[in-house]
Amino acid sequence: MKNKLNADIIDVANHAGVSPATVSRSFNHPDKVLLSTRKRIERAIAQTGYIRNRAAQAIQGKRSGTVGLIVPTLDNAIFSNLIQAFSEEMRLHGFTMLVTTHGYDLKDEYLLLRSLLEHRVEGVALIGHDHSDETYTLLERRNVPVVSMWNYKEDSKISCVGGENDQAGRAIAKHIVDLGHTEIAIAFPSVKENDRARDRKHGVLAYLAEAGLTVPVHRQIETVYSIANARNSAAELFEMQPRPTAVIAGNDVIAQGVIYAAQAKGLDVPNDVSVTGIGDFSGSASAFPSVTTVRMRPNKVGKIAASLLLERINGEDETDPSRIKVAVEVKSRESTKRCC
Amino acid sequence: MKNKLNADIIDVANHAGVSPATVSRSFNHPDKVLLSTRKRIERAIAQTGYIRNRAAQAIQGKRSGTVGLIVPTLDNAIFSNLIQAFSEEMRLHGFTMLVTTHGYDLKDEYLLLRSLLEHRVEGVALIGHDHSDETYTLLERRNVPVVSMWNYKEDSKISCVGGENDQAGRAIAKHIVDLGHTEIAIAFPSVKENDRARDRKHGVLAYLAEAGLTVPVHRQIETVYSIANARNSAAELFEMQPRPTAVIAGNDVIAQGVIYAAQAKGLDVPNDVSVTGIGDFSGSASAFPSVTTVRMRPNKVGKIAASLLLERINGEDETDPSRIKVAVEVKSRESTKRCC
DNA sequence: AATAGTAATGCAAACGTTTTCATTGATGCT
DNA sequence: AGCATCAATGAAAACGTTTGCATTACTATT
Repeated sequence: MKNKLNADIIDVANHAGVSPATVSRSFNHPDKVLLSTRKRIERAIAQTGYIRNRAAQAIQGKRSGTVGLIVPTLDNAIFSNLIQAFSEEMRLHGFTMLVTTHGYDLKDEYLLLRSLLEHRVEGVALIGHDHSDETYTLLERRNVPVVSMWNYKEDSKISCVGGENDQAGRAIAKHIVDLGHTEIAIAFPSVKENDRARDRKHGVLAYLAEAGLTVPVHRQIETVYSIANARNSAAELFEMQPRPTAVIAGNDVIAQGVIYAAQAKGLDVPNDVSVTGIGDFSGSASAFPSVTTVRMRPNKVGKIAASLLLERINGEDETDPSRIKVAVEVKSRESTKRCC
Repeated sequence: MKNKLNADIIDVANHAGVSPATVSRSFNHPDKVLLSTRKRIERAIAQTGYIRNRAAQAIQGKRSGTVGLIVPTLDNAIFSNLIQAFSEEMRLHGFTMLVTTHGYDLKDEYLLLRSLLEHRVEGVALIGHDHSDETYTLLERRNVPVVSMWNYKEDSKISCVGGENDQAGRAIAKHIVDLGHTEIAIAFPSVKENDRARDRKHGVLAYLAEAGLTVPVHRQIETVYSIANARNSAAELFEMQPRPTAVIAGNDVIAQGVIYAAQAKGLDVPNDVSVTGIGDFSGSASAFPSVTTVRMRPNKVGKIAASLLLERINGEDETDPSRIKVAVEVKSRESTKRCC
């Protein structure tokens, strides 16, 4: 009896006294194999230390057992909740996740997509709707199941799950206006190649404009997605005269940075200045002061996105994109207060 | 000319007027193919929209182009920095990363490892040294390149990269003792199946004991890795009499929760109570107050771990584990102050 | 000019599965 | 008893690459 390093399906078959076909079936269609045979096969697997080869399986055309996930970054709280939820749901259904990050570079995103397709992922999840033409073309050409997370868009080319970021922006702006603030500043990331931030920012400014408030350019600061950067960039806001009484941040991470910047200047949040985020990431509710934000339900989005993708993967070539809107809602917390 | 949905290497070969072997070589050993031929092949690839099939490649025995990463969770800042760094380095070398989480359940970890091996990952990265016997056995049996991140261990069975968590614990304890604190509490996660937390806690308590200080059990609280949980659990600490003047937390996330808990009780950090973390995650330096912690250099660890793993993957069956110690260092910041 | 060496390419046999089709034996129906 | 049906299994042909070996056409050496 040969003792190869790594047993293959034939070794298992020999051990169990059946054909390789039967072993294969016992994995993929267990109902088609006699219980007693299955037991023998399982014993043979244990004895030989066999681990099935998904690559060999994938080559048959279908079923690689993997899905791809492309996100801008893993490096902060922004996507953690989302990814964790997505990943758990996928795993429940036997899929393993290939994860890649492009650092907000859409050229890179395209390359990553290609690389995922080389691995024959059965589906792909992306963030938002800003993708290069090549990306969209490739997705369509290969007809690969795909879902976009984190931003709902009525006329999206691909299926999507998320809140309406424009609405989120309007909602938080309304909250601030309703509290009587008029000296308002905003702190957003670059909106280039980032539809979520763009929609939010647009929503905020549009609502404010409708309320008769304009935000002068020097009160619109741009920052990067990190507490450190946000804190640095926000510092200047609190030296302006008149000092803004409210700062609307593009997301909770930036909001946290803004809060720290204010505190470092000896200002009290919310008594001297109100600060809001968007997203409601884990942590925002427990911070002190807890931060007023817009709940975007990352866990729900991740889980639904996974289900949707699974449907596409298993489903009968539905051709139209599904779009699922997750309601957004302002969570009023300690970081905001009626003005003046 | 047949127009299959997805071109294969044969279609490309036909288009380019060469054999499939040559196309394959142009991918894997470009130096063995005439430049002009390569150009023709590239054109054919573009025309056919060919995307090579890694599964078919992987089946040849070597080179799946993937590595596996198994972490407890993606859901908070703990591992984000580490993973991002690891992932970037891997990508630079053409690898795609399969990511899985086990939620601190080592039985689950074993299953995940099996699943990664089914996908024939070329290497595996794990966190720490607490793994089930089955996990260790399987790794050895398959002889798969593996690296453990985040905790240095002199006699580890597998290669590892990380700081000495025991030292980290001692160092931060020394910092607190040197500041004159004697009423000390600690807030750690469960140390079950978690050698990093266990080593840190041990280091802290050992140093304190050597300094003649014992921490009564009611001042040792256990919490979960999240700001919300830490904040909740820590609240009780600030109702004790005498109130602790310093709280040593098991990591920066917990430290942040403790700080919020203190602030919510109207206490000032660091004037009423000093709080320390361990890890120096991104954000800890920019918080307000910035948090005193032990720098564990997650970025460095992730990057080195990736390099080490790549070496193993490409290397000549070195048999002994490599162990790389990353120096730990107390970063004294605003959250700690001389006592009383 | 004959020969050895070399670079570029093709041929065909793997790689480890899955799946279609065929075979066998058992069961139920008339 | 004869026949149709069905469940369980096996045989063999795929799946899309890679690679060792063979072939060809050059180049350099004598």
